[in-house]
Amino acid sequence: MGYESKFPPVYVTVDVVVLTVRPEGLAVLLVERGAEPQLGILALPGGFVRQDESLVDGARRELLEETGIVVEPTHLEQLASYGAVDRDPRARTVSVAYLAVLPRWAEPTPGTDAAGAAWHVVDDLTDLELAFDHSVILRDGVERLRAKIEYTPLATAFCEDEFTIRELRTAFEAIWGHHLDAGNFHRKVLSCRGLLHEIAERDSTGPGRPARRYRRGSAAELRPPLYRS
Amino acid sequence: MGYESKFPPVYVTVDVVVLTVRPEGLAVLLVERGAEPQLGILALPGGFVRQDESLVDGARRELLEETGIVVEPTHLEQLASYGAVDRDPRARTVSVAYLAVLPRWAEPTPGTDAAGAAWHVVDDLTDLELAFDHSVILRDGVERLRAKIEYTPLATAFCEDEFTIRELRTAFEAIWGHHLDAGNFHRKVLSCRGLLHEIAERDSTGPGRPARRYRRGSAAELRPPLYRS
DNA sequence: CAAATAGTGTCTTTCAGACAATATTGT
DNA sequence: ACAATATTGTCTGAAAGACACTATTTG
Repeated sequence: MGYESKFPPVYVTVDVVVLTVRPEGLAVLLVERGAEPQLGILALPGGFVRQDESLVDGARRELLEETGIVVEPTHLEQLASYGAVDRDPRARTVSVAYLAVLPRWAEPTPGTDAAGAAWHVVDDLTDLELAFDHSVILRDGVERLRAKIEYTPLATAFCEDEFTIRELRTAFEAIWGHHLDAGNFHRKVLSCRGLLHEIAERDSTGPGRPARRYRRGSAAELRPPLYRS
Repeated sequence: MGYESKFPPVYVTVDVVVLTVRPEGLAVLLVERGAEPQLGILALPGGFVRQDESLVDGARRELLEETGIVVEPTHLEQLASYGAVDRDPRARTVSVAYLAVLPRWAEPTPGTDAAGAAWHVVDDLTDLELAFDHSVILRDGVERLRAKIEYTPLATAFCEDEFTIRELRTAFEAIWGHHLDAGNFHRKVLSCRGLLHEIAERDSTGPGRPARRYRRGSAAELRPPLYRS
């Protein structure tokens, strides 16, 4: 139908906010830009979406190409789209951002279009450190995460397949940035039926009474919610 | 930088889910498509975004052009983006969907690219009735609305500038599709400080004790939430 | 045994929800 | 007075949060 004649094209990119929990706190996966503009500046992994792939497929592909990380079968959800007219000086682009959660310390391997893929503690980043409007996207992603673990099992995606309630609580504490009462947390997550499946083994590392281990259950929501307060 | 040579362009459209509350229930603003494909089929108002306008500006413009409706200063927020490879048979398009809320029965005036702009009760629509993937977008928009009025003042956007608590409750009931206890609702919304500002006038239409009238307050969230249950 | 961590009990306060009671208007 | 609607009161059960307590392991 010749859209080009009426409307100069708007390019579509995907960017991914990949988060994990490290001892130092909540961390995000960033790459150093390997091309102008903003060569060498930290940025979210991402790139142009292809004509024959869906948005989420493009997000997975760019993440794999730039960081060597495979996000399936863990959490990957759409975050929002960013389309300010001047957000990219090269051309008019609209970026569809995704939010991903990784359970373990996956070691990134820098790819072709980017160098220096590495984890960065979110609280240590300043707004000016990221390329384009990626600081805004990161902030939106972290806020989405903080809100969503209140009423969904999303926080379990930060844990391995088998985990203790302490490990799950550590994820909550890293994400919200404050301490939670161990006893109340324990009761709370166990009171939500279908959230956790107890397994036979126990965790006998370190001193103290060994903790029970659990797997993710089938519950789709955390009800009643667990408020940040 | 010649992106075209590497990546055939992906077109960006905006579509708007405009909702209001009518006596028959929650209603959405739909247009009849004025061009092939799917000529005459019901669709969400929307169209291609221009190079010199932001996404939200595009949403406002398309809404005005196709229905004559101005959505400001009421609620307009981004919903999600839809980019399945085959969602539009003409070309690869990504649609950024917006959710808008109107307080009054605004009469649409069909525009150039569309005919028969009109309100349709959401529950009366079947999945097959809408063009492209617009049924999915509509369902996502309604679900977002149903979830969000639980913990934000969004439902007040369905009321005029001045309204009674009954009018606000009627909006909740239409959106959730079930009855709410008048007394408990009354106490609940008044207990949230900053949600409602009482004004001097009263509502003396019809029989019964006249209700107090209120304006929207400055509260950004409804806390504690008002659950659908 | 002490130290450390896991898990449970208890109490207070808040609040949702059901439903009754009172208040204020028009007819 | 009566009907209709607004607003407030009361009671019960659930649950959040603070914090004390018990349980089970290692060293």
